[in-house]
Amino acid sequence: MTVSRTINGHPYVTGETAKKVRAAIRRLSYRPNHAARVLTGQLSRSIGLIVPDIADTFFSVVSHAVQETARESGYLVWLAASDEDPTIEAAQVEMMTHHPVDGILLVPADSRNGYLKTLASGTTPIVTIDRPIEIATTDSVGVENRRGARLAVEHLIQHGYKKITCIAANSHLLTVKERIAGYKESMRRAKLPCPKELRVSSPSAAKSALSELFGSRNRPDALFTTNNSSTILVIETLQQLDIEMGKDVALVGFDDVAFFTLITPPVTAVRQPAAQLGNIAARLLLQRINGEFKASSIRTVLPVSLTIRESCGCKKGDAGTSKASAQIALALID
Amino acid sequence: MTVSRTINGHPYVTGETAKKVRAAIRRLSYRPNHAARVLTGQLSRSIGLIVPDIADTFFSVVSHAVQETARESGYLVWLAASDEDPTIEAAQVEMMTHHPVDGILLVPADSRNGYLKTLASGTTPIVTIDRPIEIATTDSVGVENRRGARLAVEHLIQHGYKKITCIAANSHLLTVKERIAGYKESMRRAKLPCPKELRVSSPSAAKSALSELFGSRNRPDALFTTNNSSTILVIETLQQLDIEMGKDVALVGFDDVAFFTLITPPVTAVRQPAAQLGNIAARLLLQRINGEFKASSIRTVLPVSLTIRESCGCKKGDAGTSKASAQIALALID
DNA sequence: CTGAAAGCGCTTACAG
DNA sequence: CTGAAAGCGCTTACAG
Repeated sequence: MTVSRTINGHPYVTGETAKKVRAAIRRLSYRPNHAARVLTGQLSRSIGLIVPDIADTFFSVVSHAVQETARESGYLVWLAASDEDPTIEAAQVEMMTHHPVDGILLVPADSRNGYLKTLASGTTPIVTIDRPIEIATTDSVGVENRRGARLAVEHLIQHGYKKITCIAANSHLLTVKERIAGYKESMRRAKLPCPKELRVSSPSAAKSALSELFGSRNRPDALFTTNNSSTILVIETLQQLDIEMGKDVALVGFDDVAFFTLITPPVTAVRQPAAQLGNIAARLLLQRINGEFKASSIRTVLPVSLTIRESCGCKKGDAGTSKASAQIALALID
Repeated sequence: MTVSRTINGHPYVTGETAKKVRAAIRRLSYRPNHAARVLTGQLSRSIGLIVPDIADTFFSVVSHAVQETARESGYLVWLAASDEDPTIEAAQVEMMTHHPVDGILLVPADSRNGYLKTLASGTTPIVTIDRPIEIATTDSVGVENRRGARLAVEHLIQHGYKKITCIAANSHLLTVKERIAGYKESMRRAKLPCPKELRVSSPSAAKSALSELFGSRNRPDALFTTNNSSTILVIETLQQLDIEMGKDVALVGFDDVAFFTLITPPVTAVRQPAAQLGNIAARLLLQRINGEFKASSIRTVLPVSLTIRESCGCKKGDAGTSKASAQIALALID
């Protein structure tokens, strides 16, 4: 039919004919069958998004942003959660790939898992969010992990704290490792003793680890937690152990969460631009899909900033936000 | 090909042939083209989920649960956010419908919007979550709004509070209206004065409304907030106005949020089974898709419970959770 | 039990 | 500028 041409804005259609066609379309409330279109090799106008946990404060914000910019381009998004399990993740990728999707946005559960190699060398465009793939090269969007950690730790050092312990959950993640590295770097520069990071996984593990730590003679005067879940876990545990945050021990966390303002004392944290991360990653993927880039891999690193509240020892009104320089490192890698 | 038959487990295939086919499938790592399947009238094995805001603590938990039970059945889910805008919602529904999806899970932005009538009478199965459609009948899964509100308000009354104000955001929503009705019912039964609910929309509106309320001679001694966003907004505002929650004024909220334990004092709230809501709704939709129900509309109402912490005036250890009776009202409506 | 044919609803060259 | 033909990759009857 000429219908196809009209719908797809083909140049060779008389205004007259086009008008008739459009009228008929309206009258019959005709909608093109998407599946048929895809079958002829058209784009599916859909992308996949796989995150570890949709209910996580950070990833839910990222997901919302991704959905928003996809919608603006007329794209629909498949959302899946891996529960930090590479097997589930791979299965979801497989399903999406064959549904099919035009591209996938991925927060890998394990950035060294073998299946990622196959994925990255496949034909479906991939953009990683937050955690880059370590064993292959793809487009990626992340944040300044190391610099954020240094921002946090150096702020604690300026307060005069000398026994700063680093606490980590999911310490196998590259992002967390980089934050730990940033912590170490700052401690060494300040010539401060740099104990190994404390790993907490479950609430019960956290409770025994922290109660031991605070019972020892190396009791810390400040804590740096490396992601939102470890920050929340530590705050919870400190309450249970009757250790008063901001008074008995200072705390700065990596990843700022909306409700940190509601806690007593309000929590100082490194702010990541979560929504922006989602927006930029989605836009990048869409551009890839449309073949707008020739360059092989684009690695985008977004700046972070320290949001100073009171858990670090500052008092209300002491300072505002120490906005980190808004430099965006955008490097092309071959 | 015989391939199709083998894959779809058709009875008439020799074990011999089937084995060969499967070997070939493995060797070529063949995957059936989903679009082609759909084109021949098969199910798409996908459902849509539209919520107002993916980043909301309540909806993100619901979304995670939906995704999980869909995955267990080999289904993929489209996730979209309406931003509480019926126009966006209708557009997303339209896209999903034609993609196509086998069914849609919906939290309507406006449960009286005209387009819902068309939707409900269409061929795509619909299950609403949390907010039933008011102008048409579909399957729905929700919670005991009125009873939850009474649980909250009666607890405050037992504490001896007499001037209890109800605070609402999004008061056009049926769920919120029912909670307000529950509040009124409890107040009337206790022969307490029952002021009109206070509506808060933005932080600034909340600030002026609350500062006026607490400056008046009808200053309340307790507050009942009708959803998580109004609870959070009120807590924030009270802090700004230097009104101490739990001391200057008691507070019980509808919808419990994980971080309420971290606030000082910890917040007492009506707990909704968010994850269960998502699981049950997804399962119901999948059953509908598979034609497992003949009955016209299934309305599921899940029980809520009061999680008692300290913002209501209780002290640590005063009481545990007053589990509401676990009765599930499951009614068939014609 | 297995193959050949027709068709799902579109799009992409190819003729007029 | 517009129509007829062929094909995308599957599945569903229909013959063998």
